[in-house]
Amino acid sequence: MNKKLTESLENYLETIGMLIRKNKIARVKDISKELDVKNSSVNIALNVLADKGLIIHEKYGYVELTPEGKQIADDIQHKEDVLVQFFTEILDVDKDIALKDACRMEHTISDETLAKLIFFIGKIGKKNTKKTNK
Amino acid sequence: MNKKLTESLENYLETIGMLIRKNKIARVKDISKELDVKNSSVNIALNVLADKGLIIHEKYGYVELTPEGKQIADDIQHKEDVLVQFFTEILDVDKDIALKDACRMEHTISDETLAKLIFFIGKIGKKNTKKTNK
DNA sequence: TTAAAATGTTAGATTAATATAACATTTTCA
DNA sequence: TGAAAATGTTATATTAATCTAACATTTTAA
Repeated sequence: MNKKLTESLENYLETIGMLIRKNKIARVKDISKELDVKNSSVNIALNVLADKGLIIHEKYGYVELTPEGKQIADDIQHKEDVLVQFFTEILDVDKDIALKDACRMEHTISDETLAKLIFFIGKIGKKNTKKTNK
Repeated sequence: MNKKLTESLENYLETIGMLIRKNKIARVKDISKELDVKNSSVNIALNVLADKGLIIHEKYGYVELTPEGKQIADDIQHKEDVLVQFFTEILDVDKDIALKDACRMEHTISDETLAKLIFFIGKIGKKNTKKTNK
């Protein structure tokens, strides 16, 4: 159905994916802790995501990703990873600042720019490893 | 007073700055056209910006930037310019996509990362001009 | 095994950003 | 110069994202 997600909903999906990867399960409490919002806010977001067919959430149960939801979560996580790598390894930005920036920019970078950035990291990366910087 | 602006308010400020640079004046109509919103939305935003002391707007008159407002507008414009330059000159992203991406990311990139990016462009830029690519 | 603690849900309020529609002012030009 | 067009403003509504507070369910442990 409706494809375009808000930044907030993308963050919920990404967080659910991360929690499942880390803990095998995702609970409302874990999500609210991770995103620093209240359980009630999480519930509302989960209802929207469930309506869109991106998660499955039975009352008082764990939260699961549908295949489509997992696809989106993985996609956003990938963008974040690429951005963090660029910021830390190539620009030499501090890890925590890099992560903070990436967590916001991951929602706005286009697929085209991401692809070019990945290509660029590949090119530059080789040079850097040769130099054995550090 | 209150310093942190929303992305929307930053866009209004930046647009006002751009219009003044281009046309000497900024009118409600120009702002709404540029941002693709209605005049009524612009008016509401202008009231908020005026409350924060970032613009001056007399009824039915032109919109002006206070020194503080101009400072912020210039700062955001600078971030956009740096991002566009990086995307187009170094990543080789199409101009219109670069601009679209930069217009969103300019609100989230930190000062630290921006500084490192500017430094990196300076380093890389020299190499690229030597190579006379194209 | 049940009472307390932890967790989850729902109802109602708030804030920000937008829109439409009605109305006000200013500008243009016949 | 005054009527029409353009532009600006205000009132009211909607949507998204959050909150607090009250209530419901599940889990834990004495």
